[in-house]
Amino acid sequence: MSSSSARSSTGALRNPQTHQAILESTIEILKESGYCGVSIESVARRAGASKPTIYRWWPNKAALIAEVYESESDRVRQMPDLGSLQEDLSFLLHNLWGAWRETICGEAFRSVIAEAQLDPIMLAQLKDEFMARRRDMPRRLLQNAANRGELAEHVNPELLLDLIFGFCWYRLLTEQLTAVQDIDVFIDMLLLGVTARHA
Amino acid sequence: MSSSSARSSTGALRNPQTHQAILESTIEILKESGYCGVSIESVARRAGASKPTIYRWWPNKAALIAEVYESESDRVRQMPDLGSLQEDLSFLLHNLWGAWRETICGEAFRSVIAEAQLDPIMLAQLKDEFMARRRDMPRRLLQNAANRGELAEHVNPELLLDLIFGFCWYRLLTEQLTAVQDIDVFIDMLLLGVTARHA
Amino acid sequence: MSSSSARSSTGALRNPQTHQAILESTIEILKESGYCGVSIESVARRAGASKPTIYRWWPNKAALIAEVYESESDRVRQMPDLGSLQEDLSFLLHNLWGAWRETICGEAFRSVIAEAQLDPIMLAQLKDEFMARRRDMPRRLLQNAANRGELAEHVNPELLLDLIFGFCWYRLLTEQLTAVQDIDVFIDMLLLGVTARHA
Amino acid sequence: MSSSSARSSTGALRNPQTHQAILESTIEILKESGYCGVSIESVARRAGASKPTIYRWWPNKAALIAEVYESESDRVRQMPDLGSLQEDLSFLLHNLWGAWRETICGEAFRSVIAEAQLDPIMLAQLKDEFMARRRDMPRRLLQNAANRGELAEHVNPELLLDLIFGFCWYRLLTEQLTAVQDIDVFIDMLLLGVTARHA
DNA sequence: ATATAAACGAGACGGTACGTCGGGTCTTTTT
DNA sequence: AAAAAGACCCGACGTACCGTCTCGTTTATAT
Repeated sequence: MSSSSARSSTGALRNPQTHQAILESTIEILKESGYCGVSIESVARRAGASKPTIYRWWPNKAALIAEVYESESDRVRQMPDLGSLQEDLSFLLHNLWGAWRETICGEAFRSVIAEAQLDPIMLAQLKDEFMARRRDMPRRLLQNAANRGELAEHVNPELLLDLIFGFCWYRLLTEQLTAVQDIDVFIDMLLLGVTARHA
Repeated sequence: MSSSSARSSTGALRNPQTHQAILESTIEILKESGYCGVSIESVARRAGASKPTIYRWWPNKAALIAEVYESESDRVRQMPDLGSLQEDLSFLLHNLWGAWRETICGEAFRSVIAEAQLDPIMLAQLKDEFMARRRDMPRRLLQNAANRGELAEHVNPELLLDLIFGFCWYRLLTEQLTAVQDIDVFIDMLLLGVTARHA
Repeated sequence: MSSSSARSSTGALRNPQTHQAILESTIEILKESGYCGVSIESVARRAGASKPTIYRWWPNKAALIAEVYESESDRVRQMPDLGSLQEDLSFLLHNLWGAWRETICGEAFRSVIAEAQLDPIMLAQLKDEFMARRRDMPRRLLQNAANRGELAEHVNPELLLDLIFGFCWYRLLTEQLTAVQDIDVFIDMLLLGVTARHA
Repeated sequence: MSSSSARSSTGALRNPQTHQAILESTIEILKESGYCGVSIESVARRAGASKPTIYRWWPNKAALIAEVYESESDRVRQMPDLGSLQEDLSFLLHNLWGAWRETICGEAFRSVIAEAQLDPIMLAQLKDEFMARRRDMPRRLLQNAANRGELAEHVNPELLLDLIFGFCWYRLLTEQLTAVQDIDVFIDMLLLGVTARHA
């Protein structure tokens, strides 16, 4: 995925066109037929590549789709800093849901989650690499809020991240990302709590 | 079809032992090898049944696993009524996580979710049948709380259910159901909100 | 290969059309492209069969080709009885060479021999089944000659069979089956010996 | 295979160590795993050479194995002259079978024959180069016998060579080279004929 | 000395085929 | 009529080699 700067030895270089063609074919198939249309064979066929070439660079289907996610998810990486947790979270989730809906990232992420249910090793990768990286930015966002004194004492930031991601995953996995107005209601409930306060 | 309503023919009835053997084999395989070990072939092999027999009664693997879930999830169906939303939710989630951890239900549910990512029809079943049924009881629980005046005005109950299920799904799908102490921290955050209140 | 008279159990019968199509496709490919064009894939492709179906009935390529040989080699099975070893041998070899040249049997047999050089198990099958069966008839021919008192005392019949088959194999494997006049010169040398006798 | 004496242009010379390492690796693999273990890849791997280097010097696997045969078959080249065809043939065949059994030559020759069944070009090489060279010495042996008046008039020397080689090939290809006592029985049958003579 | 050219390792690559697994559907026999 | 047993086509799996190509290094002439 990332190329090391120093070549360890001689030999032909990886063909970037093939690399690109494989990624693009995966995206096209995901768009046309969804995850269940993606097989190493179908990707190879469409990319004009050979199966061994794909297996040389990606250990399995999940790794291929994960790289597709990485390559298409630039938009989700920018960290908002709008002055309040409420605004930051709102920006973040609108942005994330939008990317999931409008690019192939949503389909790709669903695939990665599904695949991780089949194989413990992929689940470990999902948790320890994929999600670990993706929790960083929201975590800093919570940290900023904490620094501003916005967070209550009983808040456990990691648990709060689970809560936020859980809601998003649930909507992604049940194909309910279009009701964007729910985002702000969700944030209200989250920030204010669901219990009535009788002054 | 063309014959009268009274059974006149000598045909064999559905063999309940076969039915049971298929469910039990599915459970055993789920326990031993997890979801990826479950295939119609492997179930048929272990149950001593034939593939067509399985296909006659279950349209696909997900339906088979869903029935396994139903048959093993009695424990999760009891509705608590402990007098407060906090206590009811705590009981509910401890109970649910326990069942997911200690019976095959957790594995089965993960499978159903994963399978639903492959096929839109199964996703529809998951949402409209499986989840619809499972949201009923928690919904009544929220209703009770509302009747007691416990819920804030800005609360959207369906969204709140999504939030609760989202958190549970996230923990299930990332195999983090053992940290049961998180349940009550989660409920605290949920009920009180995460925003600091400066009296 | 041979159908047993009594069915052992229930279930669909083997589809004779598929069986036939596979054999015929093998023959066609052998004719068009020779042994190196025959692969399980190419046979399956042309026969409109699936690879698993072929593997269900034949353990490997050699077994498939061996059955082709069996099914096409009726002509070689008739045992001559013309009254003298010289005439019987002449008939036998002309017949054999003709079948090898004019049907697909020659190509098939070459393939079986080549394949047996790759795998000890196939070599054992070639010796213990394939050749064992094919040596029977010539052996009886020698027996007849012996009964007529035609054979010298120092003759070892099995060794003599090796000698005859060796000559034929050599010509087959080096594609020299057209010089049929050599057959009778060979038989003369065999019967009379190559040593000059000075009266 | 042979290096021309005059260099045509500049450039590094062929590395004799690499050449040797390739041959030796081929021999080792032939010994350990037989012909089916020999692939250009496996030879390159073991020799620490690259595939293009092998392809630069040998057009195909058969040529490589044929060179192995040449390099290991010195022993079979000496021509006996013991005064009688019977003794000469006996020496020749004992020597040949011994070399085939005790060195890698037998395995190598089987491989060359098998390979020639796959490709007409290799078959032509086998006949026109490989075998042509190997028939020379036995042919002179027969010539000597003829000069001594040992051969009957009806003998066709080339056919007689086919007969002798055929017997040896048959035994080689069916792994029956250990019964060396058969050699002299074979020669007796060959010289005296198999027909009984009633004085 | 310095181009020039070949040999060579390393290895990427498109292919073809391997032998296997599982998905669904169909036919045949048994109960 | 239902069940059981298999045969069957289909598609995909992950791997092994094939033979060709590019790349960068080394080594031996030829200027």
